Amino acid sequence: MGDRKSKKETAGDEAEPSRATQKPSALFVGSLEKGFRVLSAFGDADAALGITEIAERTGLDKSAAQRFSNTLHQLGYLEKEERTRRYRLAKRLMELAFTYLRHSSLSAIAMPRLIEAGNMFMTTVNLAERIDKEMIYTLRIPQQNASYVASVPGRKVPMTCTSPGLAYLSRMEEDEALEVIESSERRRFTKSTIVEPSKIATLIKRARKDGFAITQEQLLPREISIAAPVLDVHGRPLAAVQIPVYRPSWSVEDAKDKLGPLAVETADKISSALMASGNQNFA
Amino acid sequence: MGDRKSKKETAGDEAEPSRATQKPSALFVGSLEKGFRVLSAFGDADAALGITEIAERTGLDKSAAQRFSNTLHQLGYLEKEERTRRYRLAKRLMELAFTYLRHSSLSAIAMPRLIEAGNMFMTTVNLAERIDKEMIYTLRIPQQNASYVASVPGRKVPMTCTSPGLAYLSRMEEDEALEVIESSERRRFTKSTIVEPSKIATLIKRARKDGFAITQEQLLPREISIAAPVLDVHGRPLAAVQIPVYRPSWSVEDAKDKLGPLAVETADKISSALMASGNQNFA
DNA sequence: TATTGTTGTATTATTATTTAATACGTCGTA
DNA sequence: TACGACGTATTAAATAATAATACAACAATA
Repeated sequence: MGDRKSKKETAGDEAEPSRATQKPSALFVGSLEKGFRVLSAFGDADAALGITEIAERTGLDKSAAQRFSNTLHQLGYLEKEERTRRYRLAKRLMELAFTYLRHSSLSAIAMPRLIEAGNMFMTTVNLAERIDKEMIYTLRIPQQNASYVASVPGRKVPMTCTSPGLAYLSRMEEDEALEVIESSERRRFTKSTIVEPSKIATLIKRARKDGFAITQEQLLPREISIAAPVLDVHGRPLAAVQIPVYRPSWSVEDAKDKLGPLAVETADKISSALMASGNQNFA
Repeated sequence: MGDRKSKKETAGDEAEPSRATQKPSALFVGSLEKGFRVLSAFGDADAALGITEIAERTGLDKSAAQRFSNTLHQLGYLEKEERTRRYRLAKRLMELAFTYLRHSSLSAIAMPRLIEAGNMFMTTVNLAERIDKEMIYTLRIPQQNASYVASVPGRKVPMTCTSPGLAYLSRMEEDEALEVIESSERRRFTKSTIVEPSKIATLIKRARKDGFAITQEQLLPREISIAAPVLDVHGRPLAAVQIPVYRPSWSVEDAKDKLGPLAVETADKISSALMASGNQNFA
C-alpha cells in the first residue's frame, strides 16, 4: 500500500507519469492543483469524505490530504461535520459560480430569452457552452418535469451523444468536429447511447440541415432532448439552447414540431442580440 | 509604489498584518489561499484583468500573480484572451457549484417546491442559506421580472437588511441574532437601506410574528422582497425562501397578502419534507 | 470492559518547491 | 522611432510545503 509517492527517483526532469493534468514548467504552482484535486474528489463520490478517503481519491498521501482539507476548511470551501470528522463541500463554492456568471455577457443576454422560451410550453430551458469535448450547462431555467441534477447548473455532458453537443458540432469546422468525435471517450450511459462515429456524423449532418439536434434516451430513460446552436457573427458556434422533455408527456413528433422551432428561434434571438451588443468577445 | 512586500522584517512570529483571512498554524497551505485570492480578485472588478491588475488587487507581487494566474489558467479556471493577454474567469468554475449542489439534499428537496411556488404568480423564487453574516442564494428559479444578477445563484447579501436575512434571524436564538446584527457592517446600498440595530430588531420581531419578512428598496429601487424561514426539527433556521417583485407591477399590500402566505407555505413544505426525509443533517 | 485496529491530529527535520529579483521581449502610445 | 508599461522567462536563495512518525480518539470486537 503506497506505491504512488515516487518523488525521490525523479532524476531527469520529464518523467513524472502522473494522472492527466500533469503540467510541467516552472510558473506552475503544484499546491494549487492539489487543492483543486481535493475538491474534485467529491465530484463522483459520496457527499462526505474522511481524510483517508480523500487521500485515496486524490492520490495524495495522508499528510497532504490533511493539510489541504484543513486549508480548504479554513477558507470556507469545505465544511466539517465535527461529529464524524468528515468533510463535505460548502455552500461558499457557489460564490465562484457567481463571480463567473456575473461577468458573462453571453449569459446575461441569454437569460431573458430562455425564460421567455420556457414559458411557451412550460418546459425547462438551458444554455450549454463547450469545455473541451464536453458541454457544460451554465444557465438553467427549470420546470416541474426536470430531474434534480438536470435542474442544477455546472453539469457537464459529452458532446458526441447529447443534443447540445451535436448542435454545437454541427456548426464547427468539419475537421475540428471530427477530431472531437475521434478523441471523445464515447461511453455508454443507456443502451441507446450513440457511440459510433459514423452515426454521430449522420446526426450532425441532419442537425446542420434542420437547424437543431434531437436525441432520445442518451443519458436518461424517456428523455427527449432538443438543442439549437447560438452563433457568432462568422457563424461559429458559441453555445447551445437546449430543451429537455420526457415521454409520455411529449412525443418525439411534438418535440420536433414545437420545440425544434422554439429552440432555433431562441438561439437565433440570442445570436442576434449578441451581435447587436457589439461585444468584442463575439466578433 | 510597492510598500506591501513586507516579508523580510517579520522578526517575531505574530506580526503580519495582512488582509482578513490571515490564518496562522502549520497545516495551512498558503499557496492555496493565494490561488483563491486571485479568483476573488475578479469578484468586484472588471471582467478581464491583466497580471499587474491582479497583483494590485490581491496584494501579491507581480511574480506571484504571474505564477498563480498561469496555474489557474492551466487548470482551466481562468481563460486567457490571447489578444490582450488578460485573464477572465472560465466557465469551468461552474463545475464546482455543481459538485456542491449535486450533494445538497436541502436543495434537492427545495427545488420542486420553489418551481411550484414560482408558477403561482409567475414570480422569481429563490432559496438562500446563511454564510457567516450573509445569506447566499443557492437556488434561483427566475422569471421575466428579475434583474440579471438577481437571477444568478451564488450571490451573497447582508442578513441585516434583506428579507431572507431577517427571516433567518427571526428564528435564531436572540443573543446569537444580536451578535450578527452588531458585528455586521451595515452598509447603505440605497437611501432606504436599514442600518440601525433597533429598526432591525423591530423588523425581526414582526417577522417572527408574521412568519415572513418583507423589505422594500434595500438593495435596488422599486424592489419588494418577501421571505420565510425553512426550519429543522427543533425550529432552528436552515434557509429562507425568498420572492422578489417590483413596483409598480406589485404593491406592498398585494405582496404581503399573496406572496407572504405563499413564501410561508413553500418554506413549510420544504421544512416538512426535510424532516420526513430523515436526513441526519437536519436532525 | 478491555483490546485491537482504524482514522484523525499534531510535530518535526528535511528538502523540494515556491519565491522574488532581474533581465528580456512585446505591445501600444506619444 | 523611442519610450514606457506590461507580460514572459530564468535563476539563485530560502521559505514554506513535505512525508515520516508519534500520539490521541474513536469504533468494533471479543
